[in-house]
Amino acid sequence: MGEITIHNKIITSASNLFYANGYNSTGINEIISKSGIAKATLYSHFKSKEDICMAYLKQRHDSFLESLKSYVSKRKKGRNQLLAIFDLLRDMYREEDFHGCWGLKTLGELSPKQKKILGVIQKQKKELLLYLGEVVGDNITNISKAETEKISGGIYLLYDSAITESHLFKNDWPIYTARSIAPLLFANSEVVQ
Amino acid sequence: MGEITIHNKIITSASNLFYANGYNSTGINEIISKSGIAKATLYSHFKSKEDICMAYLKQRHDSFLESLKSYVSKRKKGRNQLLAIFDLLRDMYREEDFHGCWGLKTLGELSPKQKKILGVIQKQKKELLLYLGEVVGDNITNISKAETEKISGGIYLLYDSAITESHLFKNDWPIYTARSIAPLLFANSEVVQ
DNA sequence: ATAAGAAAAGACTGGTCTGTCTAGTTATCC
DNA sequence: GGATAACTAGACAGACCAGTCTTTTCTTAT
Repeated sequence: MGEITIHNKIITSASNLFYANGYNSTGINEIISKSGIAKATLYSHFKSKEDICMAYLKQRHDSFLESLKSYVSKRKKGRNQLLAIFDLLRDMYREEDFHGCWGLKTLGELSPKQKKILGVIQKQKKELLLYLGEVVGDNITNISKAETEKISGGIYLLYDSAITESHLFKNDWPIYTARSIAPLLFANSEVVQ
Repeated sequence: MGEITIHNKIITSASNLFYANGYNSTGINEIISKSGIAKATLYSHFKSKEDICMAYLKQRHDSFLESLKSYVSKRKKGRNQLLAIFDLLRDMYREEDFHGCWGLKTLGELSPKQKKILGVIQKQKKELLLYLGEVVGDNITNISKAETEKISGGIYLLYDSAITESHLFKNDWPIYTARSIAPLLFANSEVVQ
């Protein structure tokens, strides 16, 4: 865990480049020069640029979801846990290398042929949606499946636009607006105290 | 107006290609072959690919805003006008060549250097936000500036995530969810009858 | 010490990219 | 009819692309 393997070095360098400059604009040569490795070494660890992209997406998503779970678990039950995702986003926005959502950024670059990468992004977003559903279930009592989906879907939509728009405008108003709107979703629900 | 000039042919071809396959994945040669023109002709109308991109964004945005204004004006005052943007989005989604938001799609491809295109996207999104503010002002009475901004900002965020997520999932649930959430924004306001 | 494996360095293939330039063709207007 | 402008076709430059391969160097385990 956390070892500095060549594998990790490649993913880290590629991740920074893809996230900052875009997938199509980043060349293999940039990745190897930033990793300080030879080209043949890279291709002995990954069979294609597409594979590196999927590893990049997975790494970002896994670490995001881990952070989110930690943010949720560190908060009091109820409203605070339901809004934890916006606290995380606010802190992500404050990082100097914030460039919005890695998944949606990559989605914009895909041509309809690149089904594999699309599948990865869809899977990750569904995973987030599912987790938000759990958080809603844990923090709101006596709630139907339809209501759960509406609330978690709403938080999801607000989060995804907040991350994209704060990046677009280079301003955090979308995060605060989204966070202030989210409670309307469960205003008439039995939020756990 | 609406003449079939070479200028328009270039924008139309480029627009379809950029929107479907992405900006970086679309080559000049593809654009000229789809336009049925020679390369020198293209470069006598546009000085660079970046310029074509900006014309593409402008054309999509202008036509979107025109449609939106028409959708709003054709609806009864009040709730229907406030939600008109989601009706438009639903109809856009049903078009066979729907690929989400042209602006956000392009945003994902930009490296931090491409300030000009970023500026165009920011300007367009601000224009949409401003127009939504007008619609809110026209349809809700006795409302403060802060409340107007919260409601129009909320509709804006819901619209932008709905367009992106419906494209990502190839499903219209985000549009209906966003539309069903939006009224919560003005539940306690004086909506014009 | 030696054998085996991993990695470095970078040449190379075959292709793509944007943008320029030259030539020849067509259309238009006086 | 002759001039002017707009267009076509495609060669070309110079750079970059992903991915393969060879050769040399280094590390490590027995």
